[in-house]
Amino acid sequence: MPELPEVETVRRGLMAVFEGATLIKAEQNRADLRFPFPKDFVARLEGHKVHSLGRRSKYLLADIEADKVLIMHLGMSGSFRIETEQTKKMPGLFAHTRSKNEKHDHVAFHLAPPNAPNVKVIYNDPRRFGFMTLAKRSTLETHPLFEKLGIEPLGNALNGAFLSKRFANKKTPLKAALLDQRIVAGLGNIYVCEALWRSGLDPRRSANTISGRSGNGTKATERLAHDIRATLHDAIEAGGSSLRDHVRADGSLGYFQHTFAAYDREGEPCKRLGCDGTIQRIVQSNRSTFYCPSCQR
DNA sequence: CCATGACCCTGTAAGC
DNA sequence: TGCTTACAGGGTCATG
Repeated sequence: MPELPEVETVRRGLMAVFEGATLIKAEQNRADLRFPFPKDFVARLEGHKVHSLGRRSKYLLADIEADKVLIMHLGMSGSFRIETEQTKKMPGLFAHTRSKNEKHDHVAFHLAPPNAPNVKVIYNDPRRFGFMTLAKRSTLETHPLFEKLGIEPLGNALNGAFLSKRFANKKTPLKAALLDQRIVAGLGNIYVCEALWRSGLDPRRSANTISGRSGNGTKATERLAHDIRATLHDAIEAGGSSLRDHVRADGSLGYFQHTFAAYDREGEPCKRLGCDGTIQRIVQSNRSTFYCPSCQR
């Protein structure tokens, strides 16, 4: 589930408890998630201070003293929740959900923030497509996970010229090209659908065909670059506001409600002003694509 | 290089 | 109320 906006929302929610805190204890409840945990995972974390909590694409990166970085990926179903004395004692509104899910609590970090009571941060992941590992901070860019990763979609590197260049000669459909993490890193199935809808582009169209002008006269790649950024920004804002300080009443962090224009709206009317089309669902690269055949061309 | 499908794993919703 | 099937927002790998 979590794409870049969700991961960014989780990062903001965890920042306050991670940054400057000492990792006094870590618990690891199984040997592996998607991948095995590194050797001595817990021991290599305990007793160390966390400098900062960052993000690259859909990866959360905790900078830890002594040139270490804790890499965390949420996969499809990963989420965090924060337990304090308060949330622990909170009566049963979420008790049912919680007990049901507790068997998927795989990791817990006990953190001592500089000027606040200790907290416990719990990682829960039913499908276990997420993972955690440790790396050297100073050589992170050459780490196998990051070596081939494309640009951040929220930075200045994403613009029309970049897309024009990377999409030239690409006959692959726009949908697949935008899902390719080696070009732009952090987009997933939902936000690719949403960005293409905003730009009025048909997801089936070959990537190399959008170097021309779009309807309003701007270059189509420029419009797409702009719409990708706008889509992500809006989703991050929605995440922030819907979580109230990014933490729900029960301490959970992860998914948030968001209204989509195309994604998961098969058979429903297109939301574009003046368009009377109906959202269709097709399958591309073995995944659902939602789009409006009448205004996405 | 590209496209496709299988796979990793569990939970949920829909259909019978 | 089962039971079965399809599908889910992540990514990787083998194959044609």
